Formats: sequence, structure tokens, C-alpha cells
Amino acid sequence: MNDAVHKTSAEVDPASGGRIRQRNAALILSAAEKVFAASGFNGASMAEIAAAAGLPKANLHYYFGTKEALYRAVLTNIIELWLGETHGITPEADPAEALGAYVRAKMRWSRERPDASRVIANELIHGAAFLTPYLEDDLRRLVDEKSAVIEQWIEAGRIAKLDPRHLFFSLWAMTQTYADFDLQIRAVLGGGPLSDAEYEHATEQVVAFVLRGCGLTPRG
Amino acid sequence: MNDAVHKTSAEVDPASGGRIRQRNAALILSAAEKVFAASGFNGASMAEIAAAAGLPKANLHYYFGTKEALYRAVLTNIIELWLGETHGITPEADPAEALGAYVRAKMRWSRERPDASRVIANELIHGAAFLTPYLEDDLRRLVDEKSAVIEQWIEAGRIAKLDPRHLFFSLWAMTQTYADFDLQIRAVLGGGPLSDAEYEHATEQVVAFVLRGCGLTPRG
DNA sequence: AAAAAGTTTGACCGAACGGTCAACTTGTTT
DNA sequence: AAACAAGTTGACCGTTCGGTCAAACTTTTT
Repeated sequence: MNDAVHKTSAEVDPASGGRIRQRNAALILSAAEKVFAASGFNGASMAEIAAAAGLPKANLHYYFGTKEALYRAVLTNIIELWLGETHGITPEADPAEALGAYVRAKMRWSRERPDASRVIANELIHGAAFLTPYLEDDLRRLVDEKSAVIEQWIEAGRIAKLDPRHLFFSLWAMTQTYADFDLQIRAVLGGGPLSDAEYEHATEQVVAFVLRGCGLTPRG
Repeated sequence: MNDAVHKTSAEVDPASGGRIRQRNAALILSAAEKVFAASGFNGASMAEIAAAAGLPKANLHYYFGTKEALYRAVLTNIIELWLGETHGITPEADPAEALGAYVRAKMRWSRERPDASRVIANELIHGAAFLTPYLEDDLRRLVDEKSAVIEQWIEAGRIAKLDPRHLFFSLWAMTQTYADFDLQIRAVLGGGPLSDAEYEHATEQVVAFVLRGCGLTPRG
């Protein structure tokens, strides 16, 4: 009952509060992202997350209330990153440069935050109950905007004639596959985690493929 | 104890047995694929699968023993389809025709068996504990073979210079995204399930993008 | 330094789950 | 039609899980 005061403040703004609260909330969020990515929402247990965070289970409930609230907090943290990185796609920009930078940024994201990508992927495969508002509002608006830019490029003959929306689907798929289906890639390439050089090679392959697919050349 | 006779026969060869066994096993497998795709291994409950199959829960255990065994049976059923469709990629074939056919086949698979694709995707995102042998043996061997073919094409100047393995990663990602991340695509395109015409359009977009990306033209 | 607010923790609870079982019915064989 | 195998089913069991709580402890405020 009297605990409601704490819980409410945590739910409204998880980043607020004193040093201790902020530090522990971050600790829990980080552990939760890892465990949710590895096991999915249902497969992950609060006890497992607590162990990963090095805290007793009751502590997680103190900060986040319920498992679902913790999951939403993890997703909210990720979504901002997920929608970003399209700022280079403008009517004035050079198509090859802008698309190349976008692909590289996406590949970097898959490299540096694979767990974040996996959480999103998992959520999309299953109902995406919580993600739907973001998909239908923010993401759709973003794609509408950037598609208009690409259509201008097409009309100006600066890029091959294609459906911009399906181009985005392909770009997301090609880049995020290096995070989501990492295991498949490792198995085919024959072994452990990709080295920096291997990942750089992968990035350049995707960039080159995309630019050619858009009727562009890396140089010029 | 005496039930072990039934279970053993079911585990060794789920497709064997009398009419009733075959019919019910197929019913359960179909329901299980749907539920596993929608909820993942951990999220799916035997009771839910039983309800979807229209059978009492104990019945599933009679045919498949454990939840894990049922899951393995579902995966085994899918893997054969998943590895197929590369037969058109041969040294003598026309690259544009062969790759176009492969992409179209993959797109068709995403359209007709989205649940199967989602089960695989889910398994890959999480540890793929059960899939790993197939990845490291069958899939790797298949990719090695087909990569050699594509390298021949490259040396003969019939296709752009690229790393065949990463080409396959991109092809799988681009096509399976229409099954796995269907929700994202629907949200961006603004609404319900894709019509046949819309899906055909998507297929042609992907085919054109891939062929251009490989330095090929749809005609000639 | 006392009071208040914030934080920690082990023990506990009800619900849901995978799995078992024995009694029963249906199908098959001879 | 008798005997046996195959299939069905509701009730039940132990475990695990998300969540609660009260009591203790620590930090901040005054």
C-alpha cells in the first residue's frame, strides 16, 4: 500500500530518483535486456534477471513493479535507437552517400547492440502487442517521410526506380540479420564470433550490394 | 511403464502407425506449429496446443511424450522445406534466372508457411540448441556448394564480384522478413494482411533489387 | 541525533505449468 | 465374439513462476 508511492514514481520516470535508484535501475535494465534477448519474454524469469543483475528478486519488483513493466521499460529504452539514424536521407544529399551511411549505421547497431535488436525481433515475431503503437505511428510516419525523399531521387533520375518502402524492408532485414540470426551466420562461416575484420567485410558486402541494387556505384 | 511401447514407436517415427495415429499426429503437429510460432517454445503451453488441436492435453503426451519432443518434431518437419529450393543454382544455369527463381521460391515459402518461418526465426534468435547440428552440417555444406557455383559465375564474368555467403545471408533476410516481421510490414504499408497483388509486387521488388545488386538485369 | 524517506531481503502465496496415471472406450486381430 | 492392442480422458502431483509482505537496514532530511 504505502509502497505505491515508490512504484508510481518508478513507473512514471524510471530514470528519475536518487543515485542509488538510478544506478540499480540501469543495472536491472541492462541485465533484463540480455536475458529477454536470450530467452524471450515468457522464457525469461525474474529470478534469472535478478541473478544477472546481482540483486535479489524482490528488488526488481521494488523498482519496476511487474515483469511486464520491466519489459516495457527495456523496449522503451531500445525504441529510440531503433528509429534513429535516418537523418542523412534528405533530398539534397547524395543518394549513394546517404544510403551507404544508413546501412553502415544499421550494421554498427547490429554489432554493438545485438541484444537490443533481438528483443525487438522477438517482439515482432510474436504479436508485438506493446510495439504496435510505435509501428503504426512513429515508424510509419518516418518511412512515409523518407520514402518521399527517395521518390524525389527517383524522379530526378538519381537512383533506380523502386518502391522505397520495400527498399527499407530489405535494408532492415539485411542489416539486422547479422544480430538476430548471428548463430546462423557463424555456423555458415564456420566458427566463433566474427572478428572486427570479418564484420567490416560483411558491412562492405552489404553496402556494395545495396548501392548496386539501387543502381548506384560506390564511387561517383 | 507399458505405455513406453507406444511412446517409443511414436518418438522413433511419428509418421508411422495406424490411420488414427497418423491423423492425430498431423493434427497436433499443425496446431503446435501455429502455437509455437505465435508464442515461442516457452510461451506456448501444452494446454494451448491441445485446445488448438481440439484434443485433451493428455493426448499430446500420449503421442509425443514431452513438450520438447513435440517441438523437435515440429522443427524436423520444417527443416526439410527450409533447406530446399536451391537446386536451380548450377554452373550451367543462367544466373538471373536461377537467382530470380530462388528468391521467388523463398518469397512463396514466406507467404505460404509463415508460421514455419517464424518457428525457425525464433529458434535462431535464442540459442538454437536443437538447430545447431543442422546449421553446422547440412546448411553449411549446402552454402559451400552453392557458393562455389556463384564463384564460378563471378570468374566467368557472368555476375558482379561479391562474397556469395553474404549474398545468401541477404537473400534469406530479405525474403524471410516478409514472414517473420510481417507485423512491421503491415504497419508501414498501413493496414491488414497483404493482398495477393501486394505480395506479388513485393516479390518483384525484391527480385529486381537482388538482380541489380548482383549486376544482372531482369531481361537478358 | 532524531525523524523520515528510501532501500534491501528472505520467506511466503496462489496460479499455471509439464507431466503422470489408472480407468475407460474404441479399434483390430484371429 | 473373445482377446488384445491402441487410443482417450479427467483427475491428480511436484515444480516453477510472478508477485507480495513485513521487518530490517541505510541514506537523506531537518
